[in-house]
Amino acid sequence: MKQMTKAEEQVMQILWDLKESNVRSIVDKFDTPKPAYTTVATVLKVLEKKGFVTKVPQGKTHLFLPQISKEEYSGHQMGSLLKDYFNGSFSKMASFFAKENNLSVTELEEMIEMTKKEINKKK
Amino acid sequence: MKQMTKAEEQVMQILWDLKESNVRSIVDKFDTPKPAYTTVATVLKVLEKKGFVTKVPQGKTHLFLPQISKEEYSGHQMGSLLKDYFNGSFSKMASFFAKENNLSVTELEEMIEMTKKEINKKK
DNA sequence: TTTATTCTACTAGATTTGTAGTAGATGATG
DNA sequence: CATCATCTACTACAAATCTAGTAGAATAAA
Repeated sequence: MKQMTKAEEQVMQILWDLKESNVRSIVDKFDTPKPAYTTVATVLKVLEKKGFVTKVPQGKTHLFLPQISKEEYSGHQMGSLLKDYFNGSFSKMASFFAKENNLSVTELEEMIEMTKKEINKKK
Repeated sequence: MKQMTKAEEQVMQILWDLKESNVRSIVDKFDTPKPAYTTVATVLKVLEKKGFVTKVPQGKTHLFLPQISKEEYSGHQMGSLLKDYFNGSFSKMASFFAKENNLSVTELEEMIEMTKKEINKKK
């Protein structure tokens, strides 16, 4: 799958947040210094060419819609990270994370409880 | 921290693997079609400018050394992924992973056992 | 020591990324 | 209607990325 660049990802994050949007509202969501309207429009055009968004006419303007969900994209991102840095092993990644954050087994267990709840919630 | 591009990351993965290397051996590690010797040399120069590798003279050639460990870099990568896509919550990421891979709670528990072992091993 | 090999430094060109300006269309306001 | 605001499409241009060629130095082989 094509990658998003940093600039594209920023715009995309805002669009995911808004669910759908025209150019103007995306610009408004940026912290100052806000990029130029045309800058955001250009980035959206690239995202469109890459297949990450579509637009539909809406009155005098266009409404942009994500063509890929944040979940799907993050899944891919996580997949590459896993593959390239943890031999595809999630437990390697988890233990790395635990070590990195100085988590004890107890803390890990607590986190795991939360995770189980999340899983059940989502089922 | 500066990001590596895809090409840079590929070279870096090989260098991490070899611990240290001259240009030639890195080229050799590539699957065919292997990139040109000069291509790899150019990428290494960029990595050097970005501070990810250093080189020391070695006979008629140079030996390149990683200046950042794979662990450190993957920690950063994981950090951005976590921040940008999982609200900084590792358990969100874990449950996402579990769901994505259709893991049951039992399977998750098995994985967790492995993780605990890893943690103890590393202490 | 001539010749072939191999390496580095430098250069280069095509493509992508990042950022934005301008022109012209369309719609809103007085 | 005349003017103002806003939007899209098109263009632009610098910087980064990706890939590799060439020249000349250093070394090895014959």
